[in-house]
Formats: sequence, C-alpha cells, structure tokens
Amino acid sequence: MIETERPLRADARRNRDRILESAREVFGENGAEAQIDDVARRAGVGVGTVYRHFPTKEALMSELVRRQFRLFADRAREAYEDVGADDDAFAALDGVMRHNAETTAGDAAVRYAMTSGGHHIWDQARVEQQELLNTTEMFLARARRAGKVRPDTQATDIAMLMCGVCSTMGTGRPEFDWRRHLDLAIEALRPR
Amino acid sequence: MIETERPLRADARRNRDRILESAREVFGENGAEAQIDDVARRAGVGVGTVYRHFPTKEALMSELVRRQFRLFADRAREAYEDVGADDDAFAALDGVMRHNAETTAGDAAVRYAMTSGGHHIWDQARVEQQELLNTTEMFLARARRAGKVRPDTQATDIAMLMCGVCSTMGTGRPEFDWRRHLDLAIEALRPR
DNA sequence: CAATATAGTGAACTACGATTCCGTTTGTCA
DNA sequence: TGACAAACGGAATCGTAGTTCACTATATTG
Repeated sequence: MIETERPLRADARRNRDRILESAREVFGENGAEAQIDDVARRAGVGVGTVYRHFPTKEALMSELVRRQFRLFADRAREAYEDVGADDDAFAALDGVMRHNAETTAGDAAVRYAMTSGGHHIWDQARVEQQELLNTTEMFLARARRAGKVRPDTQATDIAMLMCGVCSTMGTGRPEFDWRRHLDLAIEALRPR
Repeated sequence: MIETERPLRADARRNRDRILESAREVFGENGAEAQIDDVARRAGVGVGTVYRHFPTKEALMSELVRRQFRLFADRAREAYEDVGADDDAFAALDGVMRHNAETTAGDAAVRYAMTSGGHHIWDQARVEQQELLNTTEMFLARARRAGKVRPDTQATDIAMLMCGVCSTMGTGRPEFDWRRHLDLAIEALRPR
C-alpha cells in the first residue's frame, strides 16, 4: 500500500537541494526570524518555488532539523560500532558529543528547534532523535560497565545537557563560551 | 544635574504595577509571543495605557527582567552575608542557585531574555547582572579557599550553566527535567 | 518533435500584532 | 470646587512577512 512516488524532475531536485542549502545559510545568519524571501533569493529561485517544495516555513525548518539529526544519529552509530573495549566507550561518546556540538554551532535552525519551543519542528525529527537516544544509551551501558560514568546517567540527561550547550551558542554573549560549557557538562557525567 | 522626576499620580502608579504583574503572568503563560493586548486586558487597562508606561513591548519585557535580576542579586548578597565559614560558601551558593532557578521556572519573560537572543532586553539589566556576578565571584573565592569548587571556576561559568538550565525549563519536553539539569550542573563545579 | 504533466515565478493578498492618536476622564492642588 | 495637567481608552493605522494563485516555462516521454 506504499505509494511509490515518481522521482522529481531533474530541475526540481536541483532546486530543492539549493533551497535547503540556502535556508541553512540564511537561518544560520539571521536566526529563525529570517525570511522566506531571503531564502528564495539566495537560492536563485522564486518564493513560489520554495512553497512548492515546503508548504510552510516551519516545514522547511523541520526538514533542516531532521537532516541534522539524521547526521547526528548516523555519526553516533558509526562511532559506536568502532568502540573496542568498554573502557573506550565514554571517550568515544565524548568525541561524538563534541563533534555534534561543533556542527550545531554553525546551524541556527537546529539550535532554534532545540531551545526555543518549536514543538512541531522538534517532533518532525522524532525518529532520528530516538535513534540517537538509543545509541547514546548503548554507549552509556558500556561506559557504566567500565565505571567511567555516573551510574545514574540517562540518555536524556545527555540530550538535555546538549540542549543547554546549544542555548549558550545562540546568546551572542562573548563571555559565554560553549566549548567551556560542554567541558563542564561532560565533567558532570564522570563518576565521583 | 539629575532630573528629579515628579512622583507618578496615584492611579498611574497603581496601573504601572498592575501592568507589570499582568505582563509577568501573560508572558509566563504564552512566552514572548504573548500580545500586549492581552497584557492590557488582564490588567484591566487599555493598550494605550500600557504604551504610556512602556514605550515598546521590549521595554516592558526589559523591566520585568531587570526586576528579576534585582531580586537575584539581592538574594545572592543576603545569602553571602550570612555565610559563616569558607566551608559553607559552596553550599550557600548552591542554595542561591536553586532558589533563583525555582523563581525563573515560573517566569518565561526572563527565560526568554536569558536564552533567545534578546540582546537589548538582556543589556537593560546590566547593572543587576554585574552585581550578581560580583557576588558570585565572592562566593567562589571563599569556596575555592575551602577546596569545595574546581579551582578554575569563574562566575561566568555559573551564569552560563544557569542559562542552560533555564533553556531546559522552556522546552516543554516532559522528559527534560530542569532540576536534574541543575543537579548535574552543580556537580560539574565540584573539584575532582 | 509534439504533447503534457510538472515545475517555476513573483506580484498581490492576508493576517496579525505592535504602535499611534486624539477625544475623554480623573487626580491634584490652590 | 474649579482649573488643568496627567493619565486613560481603544478604534484605527501601519508595517511586516507568510502564503496564494494565475500565468509562463520546461523536462520528460513516446
């Protein structure tokens, strides 16, 4: 019963990609209050074309967020598969967190979804988030076994802390250094 | 050269207070996208009256934020004055952080200023923030002396972590528990 | 190379919400 | 109590930005 979609026309596919790329840039520069018209202009496309691909502004942002979480989930899984001994699990998770934070630092659309309400946008990436949480939990299980994390650490703790770090990225206050925030957050996970 | 303002007329003072109170409620319920009309209605006052007291929506939010930080700074100073031995400084700071977080949890206007850009709003409370930072630094100095904090902890670290905790409050995601976040943040400050 | 479904365009439309403005009301003070 | 400055009210204004739509352009396919 799955409706097999016919493939997009070549120009349509090209434009869709351009729009997403431009949207990432524009939202990255101006935050969520950036305008669709700007996205269209940057993509070299009319507004109508943007709306053909994404019925609302929210849908466009959702897709950006979904892709980003797809990336996060994939990276986490790959890193997990490379973990040798339980002893290395925590260090690997640490690496994933830093890598993903670094990516998010350049992407205001995701930050917006992570920090400023935006329920709908957040929900759209449910699957990807769950996958990321699951992988995180697997990391934690192994790290716990090796005694490298506080035994009560949950995957949602990590998610929550990461959201906190992301909120620091968006403040624009130079005395707030998100890398420092991340260091402290990771420190909080270590067993006493 | 200081312009001595004549005191507000009695009804004006009353209305000003009502408006601030209503604004706190309305922003608390609907976030920053709450409307001035709602604030006016709740205060039992016309929109014009709101605008007489606060020239823009931003000015109204700024005043809410300023008052809140005034409260935070005062509380911190009082608590500081009550600290007996250096040994107790960290526990006292812990208490202040929890108390202030609890207050912020019911005040979306402040959360908005702390997490979502809003530079102007944030700047308006500069004095109060600086006072809070100074007191925090005094707490830290004593706690450091007693060996109860990581020696590299800065007052801005605390501010940044608190902003992170506040961002958790606003997500509306039930699996995110800001008290847990705060616990972890405080944990991060302890010396290894 | 038609025929045609798909896709693109951007001016115009809309909704929404901040802000203004001026006629009316009220507190204050002599 | 009368005069008047201060304050109030709320309908009307204005700007902004998301969204639509009628028309045109073009990729695909036989």
